[in-house]
Amino acid sequence: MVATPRKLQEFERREADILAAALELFSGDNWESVTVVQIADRAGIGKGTVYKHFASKDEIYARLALDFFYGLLRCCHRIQDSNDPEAEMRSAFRGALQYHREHQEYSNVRQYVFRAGFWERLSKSYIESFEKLDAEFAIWANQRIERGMDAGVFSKQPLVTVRTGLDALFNGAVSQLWGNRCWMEIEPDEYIEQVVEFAINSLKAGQVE
Amino acid sequence: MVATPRKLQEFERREADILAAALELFSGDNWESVTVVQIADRAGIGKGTVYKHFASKDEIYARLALDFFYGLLRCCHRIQDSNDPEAEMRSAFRGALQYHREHQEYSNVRQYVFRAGFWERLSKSYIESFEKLDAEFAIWANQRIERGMDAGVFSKQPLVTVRTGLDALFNGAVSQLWGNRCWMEIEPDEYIEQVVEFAINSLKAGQVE
DNA sequence: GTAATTCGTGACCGCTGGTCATATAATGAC
DNA sequence: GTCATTATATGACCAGCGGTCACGAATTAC
Repeated sequence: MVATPRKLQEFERREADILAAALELFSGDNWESVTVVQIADRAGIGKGTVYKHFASKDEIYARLALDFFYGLLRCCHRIQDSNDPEAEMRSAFRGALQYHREHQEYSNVRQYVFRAGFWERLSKSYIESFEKLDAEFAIWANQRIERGMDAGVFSKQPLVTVRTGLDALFNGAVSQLWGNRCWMEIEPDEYIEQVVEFAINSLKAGQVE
Repeated sequence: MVATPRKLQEFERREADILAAALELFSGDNWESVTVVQIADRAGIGKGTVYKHFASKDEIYARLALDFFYGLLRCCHRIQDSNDPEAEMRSAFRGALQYHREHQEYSNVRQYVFRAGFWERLSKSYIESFEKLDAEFAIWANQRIERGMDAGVFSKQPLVTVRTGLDALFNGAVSQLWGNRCWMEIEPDEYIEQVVEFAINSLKAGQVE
């Protein structure tokens, strides 16, 4: 028998309920000890039902992370093209960091999926989704950097140096923004500006002003 | 009754055995599912004995991480003072990254202790140890940067900008070097050079050569 | 030699993520 | 409207986890 719209609709609604419940619990204080039963209870369904939608607890995390990163990509694509590559880069870097700041509820999800061992356990289809995401982001980033170099605004450097550095800087900054070891006595907005400044400095290094 | 040297010696030897066993297991493939029983077995002792030395499994991780970071600090202090702040900074940044590369067996330990929630569970004395470590490292780093600025080799910038950026860059680079999502098609040694280059570029930005 | 004391031990506990036989309810042929 | 069919929800159940603790072996003190 083919699933009817009625049933399908309810099924999908449940999935959304599970994801919403999981995100709420994962963003709480004791997210490390969130159990499948808690997620099921909050979604108003039985524990077994969760496993009709996700093969494991990890897959719930993976799904939430995917949603988050696709949101980030959309956020990046929203940056307008202009004739000022530096301002564009500033805006993109700042925007991406702000996106993370505004969606702190995904902080623990991101940390969880970046743990070593997570990808080994993940099913192939999810891994492919993440790889596709990486590729799309790489295209977008490379274009921006190359345009800036061609315009003479950024110093000519091997693309790999710049991408490597920007990537490390960005990830480190996100960890700091979200990390629980916030030894830095600085406001998030101010922190983001500092990091953007640092990034642009490195992109322009060697240029005589 | 006071513990005799004989007993104390054996006790300490056991502690070393536990740490060595734990590090071996944590650096393996399925480190996420390492159990206390496995650690005890490999150390050749009973499970209960582990808890005579460490209040929890987390404390074993914390102890290993402390050892690792103190090694890093010693590694930094070994850098010779010279009249060339840029070469000094290059050497320090490169050395610290190489130290991580050479001690990949601590990769999972570092990832584990940087998880949100880890510090909340950790006992006060361990937290103090980590804070002391942070402070010592900050002193060392600030001195190097300020010396470079005073000598006119690095451009004058607020110390917070530089520290912020360098810190984020460094942590991001370590994650990349150790991360399991190694999408970057680049050799570690080459990667380190690129990151060092990126860091120095940002430190010198604005300087006319 | 023997009593006192320390320390290692593994059976045990509460709880977890994940499974599966069963109960339930929506569906469509008549 | 009725009822056989079938997709779906469920929670008792399982193996295994981190952590505890009463007990016994081994060492010390005298």
